[in-house]
Amino acid sequence: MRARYNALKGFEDILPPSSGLWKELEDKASRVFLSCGYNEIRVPIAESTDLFARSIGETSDIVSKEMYTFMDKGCRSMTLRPEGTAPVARAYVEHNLSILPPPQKFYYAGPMFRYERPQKGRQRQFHQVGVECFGAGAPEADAEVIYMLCRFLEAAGVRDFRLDVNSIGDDKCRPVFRQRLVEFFAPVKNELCPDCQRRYEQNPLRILDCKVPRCVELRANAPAITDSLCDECRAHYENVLGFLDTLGIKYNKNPLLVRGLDYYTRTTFEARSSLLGAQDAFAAGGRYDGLVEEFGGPSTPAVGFAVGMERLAGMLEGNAALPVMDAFIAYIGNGTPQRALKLAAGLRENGCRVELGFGGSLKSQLRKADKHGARFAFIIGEEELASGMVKWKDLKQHTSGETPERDAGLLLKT
RNA sequence: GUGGGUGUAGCUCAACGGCAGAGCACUGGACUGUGGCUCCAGGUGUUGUGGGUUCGAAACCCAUCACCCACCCCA
Repeated sequence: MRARYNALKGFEDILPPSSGLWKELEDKASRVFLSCGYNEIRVPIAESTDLFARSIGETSDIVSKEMYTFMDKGCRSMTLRPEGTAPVARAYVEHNLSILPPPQKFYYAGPMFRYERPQKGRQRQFHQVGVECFGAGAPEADAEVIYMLCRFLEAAGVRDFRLDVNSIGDDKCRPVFRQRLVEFFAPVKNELCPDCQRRYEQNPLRILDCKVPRCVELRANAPAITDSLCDECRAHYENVLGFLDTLGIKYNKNPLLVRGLDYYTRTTFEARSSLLGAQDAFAAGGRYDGLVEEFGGPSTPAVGFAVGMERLAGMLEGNAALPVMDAFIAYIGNGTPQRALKLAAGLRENGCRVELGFGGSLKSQLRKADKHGARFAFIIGEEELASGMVKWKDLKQHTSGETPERDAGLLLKT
């Protein structure tokens, strides 16, 4: 049998038991975020193309080649969101949330879209949960956001990861650093890989995270951005690091960590794991103090992060399991389906997970009961129909007996 | 967009150019109304698709599609 249709390239179904793991992760995320004063925001999955082009950066790969952009019937150019920060910032400005007492803190979860070649840990439709905090410029806010990420990862059961932190400065000091980098690489420009020669022109900071061995050698003595920070940015960075120490959060200072989105300022951070493939960063974020203003709002500092759900779930796949049923009802004979349905309804309304046999021999139904991991199996046949009793089997303790049907629920409480 | 790899049963994978198979899973039975363990039986296949070479192709060649991995970039 050949399926007539397949999911689109890079778009995938999330089936049980994996979907159960996802649900659990999303629940844990919202619990942690709510505890820190973040409330859920739901924003559209499409925005005007311009919103992303302006915020992420016209020259970034995301904008220049990875966006799902199309014209609607009114000839408006719209784009399926490639990330969550820009839409949330847009909503913040559009609804004048800056008049509310700062900070305003939001979390979101949902699909993002980038037109890329799929590979391990990368789909065209992928999912993120993220947080955005507006109106807090203090380094405590950076620390709180990183703390939340760590709390969430801990709750999710992620152990094997590494947290990199860096500061990429602001409008004042980053251009200075950029110039220093250009000067540093100028003499060896021709030895850089072709990609880095392009980066040299477009975004020299990206040379810092090239993987080509020769480029790694060439940058060995390159200036570090953290040595070029202005006084304000340096103080901010040192405070953030100090607060992370206070919170007992372990991190690596990584001066090579540069992020691909134009709107980042000062703090950037990234969590990666060796459990993943080449795309090993499963969460990342940073400060973006200029974005709200860019969207026409008042100058508003902001900081946030996003977690890639596919990558996170990929690290935890072993934890995915179907939930175990509390009881299984096997029935056979005329008139027994009605009795089974009623018994199931009663138990379910008491909060039990109950599965029905749905026909077949008694043996096959009990086999199913076992496969569902049910502790109890109830058996209703024509004898029980006449007597008003149900037979029960404790499938774990290998005991069995008979009980009036209305007392079946009591067994499950033991 | 670039490079490499793989397409055979629901899943994991075998089969030198010579009858398409195994394990797991599934269903039934042994035990006619009682799970797990054991044994027996069942069988789903246009070998991704289209062409070519050949007496003969799952295998070789070409094309195409899909998926995987990696690069670029990113979560």
